[in-house]
Amino acid sequence: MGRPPCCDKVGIKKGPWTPEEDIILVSYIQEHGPGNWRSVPTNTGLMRCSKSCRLRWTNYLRPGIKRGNFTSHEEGMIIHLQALLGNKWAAIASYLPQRTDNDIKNYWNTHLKKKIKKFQTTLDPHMASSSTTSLPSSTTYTEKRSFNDSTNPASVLRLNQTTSTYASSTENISRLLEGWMRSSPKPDNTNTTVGKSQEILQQSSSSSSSSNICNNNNNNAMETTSVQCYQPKLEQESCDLVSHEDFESLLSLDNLSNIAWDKSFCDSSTFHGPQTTQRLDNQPLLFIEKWLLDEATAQGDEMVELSSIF
DNA sequence: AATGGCTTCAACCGCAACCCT
DNA sequence: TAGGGTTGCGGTTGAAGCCAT
Repeated sequence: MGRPPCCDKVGIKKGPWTPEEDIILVSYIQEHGPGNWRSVPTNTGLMRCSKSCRLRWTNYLRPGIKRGNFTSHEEGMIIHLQALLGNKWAAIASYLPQRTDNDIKNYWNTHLKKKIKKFQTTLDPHMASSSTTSLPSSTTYTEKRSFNDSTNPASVLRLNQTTSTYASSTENISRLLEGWMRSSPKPDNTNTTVGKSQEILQQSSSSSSSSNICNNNNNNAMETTSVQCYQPKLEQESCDLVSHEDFESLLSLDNLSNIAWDKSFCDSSTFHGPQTTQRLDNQPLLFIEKWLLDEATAQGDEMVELSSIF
């Protein structure tokens, strides 16, 4: 007979978390650090199972989480990594340290899958039902501009978008807390766990630089540096025509072995992102990324562009 | 204004991998 | 080394919000 699921216990609360629960959880983790989730419900009095606490923390409350719209840069990375790794959302999320695997998975399922399908339909209506990463065997194209090419409007837009919108989870919690305080009687800030949490949150949200809620986590440092992290070492030379064979080769499992962790990839010691050792300006998915970008900015024109390319 | 369909995303579930004794 | 406990992961669900009619 197997062990009963942790969430089957009577009295365990399910469903959306309340601001009060969030505050209690954040406060506890602030004090004890994440981990030992089994003891969290017992020690905090939360009527949640340990798993629910862990998920709430990792997917929502953890510092350094970027919420809101995905930039076209991030979209490109997700598409690219999904093609390489498949639905390994945790692995993909490791390349986008500000995003959770859940967020990426949701974004893929709700946005990118559709976009790619549309892209394939645009390329060839017969392909709509085939795999998301294959291209017609006759397909070739020229992608002369790289991510780092400052003359490339798409690249510039990507970087601008990447650096513009950011709201840390700490800020989110702080905002959420404000709303909650407005709608609730003012608690005694001195003695209660909640009061302590508010103090903590206010401190952390008002400190501009090193507001690390979690002491084993440098995510706030990442906030300022991760923008630079996915700056593939691209060379400015134009790349050649990329054939279908190249494309398939890129996606083959053998190429996964080319992915290596490279400290120099990123100038921050807080994030050592993975990197492909092959030249990224030869990667055909840039074409898809470009198309996605174009699709977002000039919906009506993509058919013309695509037909001119092919 | 009402309502029904669609979309989004936080949260749940179950399984697998890992850890510890 | 086996077995139980814990954590991580990916797929799925369902409530809430949005939008068209």
